[in-house]
Amino acid sequence: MPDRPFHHGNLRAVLLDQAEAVLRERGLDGLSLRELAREAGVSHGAPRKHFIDRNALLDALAERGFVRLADEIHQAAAHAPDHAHALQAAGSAYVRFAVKEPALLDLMFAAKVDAPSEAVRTAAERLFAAMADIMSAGVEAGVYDASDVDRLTLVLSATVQGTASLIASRRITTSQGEGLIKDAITLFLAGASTAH
Amino acid sequence: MPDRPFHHGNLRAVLLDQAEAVLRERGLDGLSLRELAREAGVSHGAPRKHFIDRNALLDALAERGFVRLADEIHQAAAHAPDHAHALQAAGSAYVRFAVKEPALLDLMFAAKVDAPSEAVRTAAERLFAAMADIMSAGVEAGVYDASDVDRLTLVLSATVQGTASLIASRRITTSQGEGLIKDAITLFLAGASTAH
DNA sequence: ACCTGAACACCGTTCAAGT
DNA sequence: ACCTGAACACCGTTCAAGT
Repeated sequence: MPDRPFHHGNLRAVLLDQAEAVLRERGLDGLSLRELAREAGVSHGAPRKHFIDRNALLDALAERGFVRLADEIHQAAAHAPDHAHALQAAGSAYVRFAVKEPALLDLMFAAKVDAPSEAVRTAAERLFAAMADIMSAGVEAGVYDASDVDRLTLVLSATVQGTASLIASRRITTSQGEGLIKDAITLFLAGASTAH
Repeated sequence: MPDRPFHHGNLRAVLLDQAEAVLRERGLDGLSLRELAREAGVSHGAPRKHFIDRNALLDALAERGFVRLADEIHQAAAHAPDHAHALQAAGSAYVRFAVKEPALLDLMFAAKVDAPSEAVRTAAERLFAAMADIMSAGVEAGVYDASDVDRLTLVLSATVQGTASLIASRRITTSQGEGLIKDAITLFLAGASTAH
């Protein structure tokens, strides 16, 4: 097989992986389609077959980000001995994501002018569903009233996202963020549990 | 006086006002220094005397955003009859800001590669101080222990910022956001007050 | 002290043409 | 079906020159 086949075959995935790395190292401003193409060894017009424009690439990045974060939260909560620990583990996982991928998180919650695409919306719902699953387990464990769980899930989601946003934007340090998420979830449990 | 004096005299303020409007109507991607210069009736090199580069303009916008949001929160809380209402009013003001200025809020909490500038940091602290003032009043009213207030202020800040982030990114609707902030603050009070 | 205007290097996007 | 490469319009940034 030739060194550089006409059909790259893998271009879409390569572009996304490289874009994620650039995002991590140089932020959104450092992300250029032409540079990604150069580094992938294709012409600057080639990405167009996979991403109609720069925004479509960014959407795909956000989408992957949501799926990954949802998975990490799911994993973190799965190994916890009880609901309180599951919440803390989920919060910690969210914070870790913000620390490691601030620019990606920023992209996932970017204020776009247009309505979010279907694909991004679906991926974002997966993150919300991961939080909802943990909360449902809390209901089954008798921690919350079933009638409160939807609103409580939203409050929890806002709290963790706010903590992550403060970290990603460097308004607080990583270490402050770790303390904050712990306090926030402890307080959430204190306020939300039926048993107080 | 001539129609277009050599010294614009007002260029910095004009650029900032126009930039804020563009941000509101067309988002960050629609914001170009050259276009701002054109609309201000100056050459494309003129803004450089006031903003060394595009990022300096964005920093100035974020700075003004923080000052304005801090003021609006301060005002909102000032007219409340008690601490609980002050918290709710502050939360509502934050949500209103996110609804009216999603792109500006996004800019204020953007994940930049470089550390935030001194000016932006100071302005951001003003927002945090506005929240801290409200919480201090709660301590004086006997709602919280004085030893908890710093950590509680951080939790509150994260909660409102998370709600605002979900709204600005269109992950939830404005109406969901209004319900959420009410629930979140009610739950915050339930979990944080010493009297439960 | 502030603004002009040419120059430079770099983009995103489009599209006819190639394989 | 996928990629090339020229073309276009637009940037941000720099800087000598003007007032």
